Amino acid sequence: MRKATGKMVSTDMQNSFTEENYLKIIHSLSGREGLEVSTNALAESTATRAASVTDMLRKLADKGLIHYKKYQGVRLTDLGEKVAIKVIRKHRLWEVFLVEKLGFGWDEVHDIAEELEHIPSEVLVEKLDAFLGHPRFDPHGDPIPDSKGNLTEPDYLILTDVHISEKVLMMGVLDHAPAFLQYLDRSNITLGCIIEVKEINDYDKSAFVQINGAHTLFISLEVSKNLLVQRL
Amino acid sequence: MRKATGKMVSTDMQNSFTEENYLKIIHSLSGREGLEVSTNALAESTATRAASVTDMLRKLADKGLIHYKKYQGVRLTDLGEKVAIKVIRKHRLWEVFLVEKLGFGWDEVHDIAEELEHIPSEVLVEKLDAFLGHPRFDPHGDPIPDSKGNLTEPDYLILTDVHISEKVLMMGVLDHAPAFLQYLDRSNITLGCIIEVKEINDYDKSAFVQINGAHTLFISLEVSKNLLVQRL
DNA sequence: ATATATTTTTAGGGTAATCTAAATTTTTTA
DNA sequence: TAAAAAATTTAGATTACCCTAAAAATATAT
Ligand SMILES: [Mn+2]
Ligand SMILES: [Mn+2]
Ligand SMILES: [Mn+2]
Ligand SMILES: [Mn+2]
Repeated sequence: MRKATGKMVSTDMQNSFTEENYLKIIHSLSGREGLEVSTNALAESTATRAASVTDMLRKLADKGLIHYKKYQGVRLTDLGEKVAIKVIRKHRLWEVFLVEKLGFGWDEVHDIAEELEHIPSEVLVEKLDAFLGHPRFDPHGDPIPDSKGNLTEPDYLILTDVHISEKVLMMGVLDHAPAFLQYLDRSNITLGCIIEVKEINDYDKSAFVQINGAHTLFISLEVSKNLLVQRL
Repeated sequence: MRKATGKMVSTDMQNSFTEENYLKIIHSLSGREGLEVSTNALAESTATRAASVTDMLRKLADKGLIHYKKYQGVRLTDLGEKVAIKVIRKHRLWEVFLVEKLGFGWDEVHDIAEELEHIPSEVLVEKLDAFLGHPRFDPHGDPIPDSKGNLTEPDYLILTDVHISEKVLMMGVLDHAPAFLQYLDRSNITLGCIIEVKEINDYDKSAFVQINGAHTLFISLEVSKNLLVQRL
């Protein structure tokens, strides 16, 4: 438990790695609608205990980064949102760098980007962005916020929403776990490939799909639920 | 003041940013001959107080990274040397990346590399090295250790050792301060340029030099002392 | 509408890295 | 070589982040 400290609200003070990770996680858990995020959800995502989360929430609130009323969950303030989006921008740009320039697989880059995202320097981010050719999406299909902090989530479908004989474009993944991404690699399911749903098993919702009009395979509901797609 | 803890010696445990910075500084201050480094010298270089240095030295000694006997100064162990060289390798490779790929000036990259050098991941370093074409020297002319940890310092001359009418190749700088590097930029003194010493003022050792057989300028002893060169 | 279960916060600590002030050791000077 | 100066270490705190256990608040179920 920590004491309260003075309030301060400033655009460009230093936030620690830990604070930045919290902000990013709050952003992600509160979703498009900016719902309240619970202490327990944060404890789970940060792999810490609820008591530690409470301490950190107090600190983030003192810094003006989150709205926090005891027992009521938290939301990002405008300032907190801005900081979170900056970190997300850095994370995704570094992932593009790692995959496009260094030749990493999309299953290998998350942990490294998790560190690189905290390197401070506005000019570094902007030069990296230019070097990469201002990419709009990261290797997992996630949108990259622009330099002004605009982040527009495209509204993709989930493969489970696609009907039989429809053809869709593979646009992204919901699960970023290496094991899942490696499974997709082995199945030749890559960003931009065309997926045609041939059959859906009524019993377990597993599906028979064709990739790029070529090879076919069965995928489980669990897989379908994690594929973001778009109608052609 | 901190308590002593158990000893452990292992090749690939995690060292903190702070520990890595200490090792790098000890390496640099102890020079080619591996001389003992004093507590005060470290306090100066790390911008901390001597008491803080003593605490850290104890920790580094416990981890088997330095040889430390109270009041006697410190030297790196073989393990500490290995870790220090890995950090130096990362620092210099990232500097090459920042200058060659992102278009930073050689005066702008030090602080950013100071952060990037602590990103863990052997494979990242090796892929970065390959992407950069296995550079041998960083933007300041400092040699980059190879992937096995071999670091060979070329034995350059300092411009003060060069006699009148000798022509030398500019190979590196001793001072890395942005102000000095910017001065060199303005004077068109770049890595690889040819410097011919035309005159040396006996009184203050300032010199009249010609760059690339073209323009001439006066440089102070302070500048000469910080230029590493090589006879043609 | 209670009683029970769940969630969240508070209390009290721990470690890493820092600090100031005071003690101790080594070096320098007279 | 003893006194003074300088360097170094120890003592005792502080801050950031994290922990367990206990208390308090909220949500759920009878
Ligand atoms: Mn992170
Ligand atoms: Mn991603
Ligand atoms: Mn550093
Ligand atoms: Mn350098």
